[in-house]
Amino acid sequence: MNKEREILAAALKLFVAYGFHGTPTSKIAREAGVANGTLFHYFKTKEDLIVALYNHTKEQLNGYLLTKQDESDSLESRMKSLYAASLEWGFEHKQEFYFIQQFHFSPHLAKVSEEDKEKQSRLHTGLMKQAMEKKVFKSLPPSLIGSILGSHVYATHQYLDSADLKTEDRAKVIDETFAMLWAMITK
Amino acid sequence: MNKEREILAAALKLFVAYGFHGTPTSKIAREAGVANGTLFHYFKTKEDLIVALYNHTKEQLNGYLLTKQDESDSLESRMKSLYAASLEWGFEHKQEFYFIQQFHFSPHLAKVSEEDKEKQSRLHTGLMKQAMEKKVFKSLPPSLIGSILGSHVYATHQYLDSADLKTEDRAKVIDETFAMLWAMITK
DNA sequence: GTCTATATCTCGATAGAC
DNA sequence: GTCTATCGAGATATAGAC
Repeated sequence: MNKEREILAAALKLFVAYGFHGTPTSKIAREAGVANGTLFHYFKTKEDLIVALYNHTKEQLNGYLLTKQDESDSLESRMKSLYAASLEWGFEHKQEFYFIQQFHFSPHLAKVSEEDKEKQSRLHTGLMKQAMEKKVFKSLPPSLIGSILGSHVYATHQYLDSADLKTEDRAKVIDETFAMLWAMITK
Repeated sequence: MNKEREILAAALKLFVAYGFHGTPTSKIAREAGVANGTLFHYFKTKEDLIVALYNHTKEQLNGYLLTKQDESDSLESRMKSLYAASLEWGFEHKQEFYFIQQFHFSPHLAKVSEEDKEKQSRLHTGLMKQAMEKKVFKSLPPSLIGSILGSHVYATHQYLDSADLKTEDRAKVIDETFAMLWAMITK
């Protein structure tokens, strides 16, 4: 693995365990097996590293979600596969998923460029727009529906993370919670 | 007026704006109008201050929620008033509400004592237990239902925070989202 | 309890050899 | 690109007068 990747991987591990404040760049470098100066060769500042790790992680997640999308499916099917794939990815990448949330409730969020934000939400907003056009949702503000969708994913992830289920039971929980969610927000 | 309160208020403001990492104790002291040493008289370490601020904030929230509870109400009414009161408080105390979430996704959470955690969740767990006994919820794991309830509050708060509604429209959103939530989780 | 002054230390970041 | 060595800043925390 190249050094940049090693640094990102080490940063993820340590940020999740000790927080941004609790992880000095020196420890990240050591964990990554690189020299202190090397870290600053790849990332000009610590904040740059934090934001880059966020963008990198979101890219990984979105890449996975894209592979699970089938344009020929119905809107409901595509929404469900987005929901299910998010939870599967989150279950297989617990640290990454936790990090995204940690980052989201931090002032570093403001440092993500509009361009990156747009890239990261394109998939979701695209489906949302179609759903609004087809008027499948209850007449509520789109941003409220978006919020509810997103937090339902987090809630289910939180449960899946704490309960230690077999693969098939996990799939069942994902199915059921999506059905509940869908019934709640559609007409 | 008292210095301890001033320090907590200043810490809240700065933590929300700049994060734990981005706020030195020196700035907190200055913002509070007290000397640097005074801060360490009340809080042995910076971490102590962070945890104390969390416990203090949760106490404020729970105190408010308690005043809105009426033991003679039906279970659904009490759940609804808990839901509505949480959102009203969150709307009137945006920084405090944001801080609770920020803290929740930080390693400092581990430093909250079991005793304090129990105190802070007593009201919610009490209602949950009654609901389970009366079998009003769908047959799902209680921790999953609890997660969904909690995150629905955050989702709605997020929307109320971003949209700038009049008081009556806000109440309407709270009513509607609770009705949706209740329909989703009950039999 | 509150202040001033300061000790101690660690961190983020740089310089420069290879 | 990667390393070693190190600097300067600024952080937490303490000491001691009042």
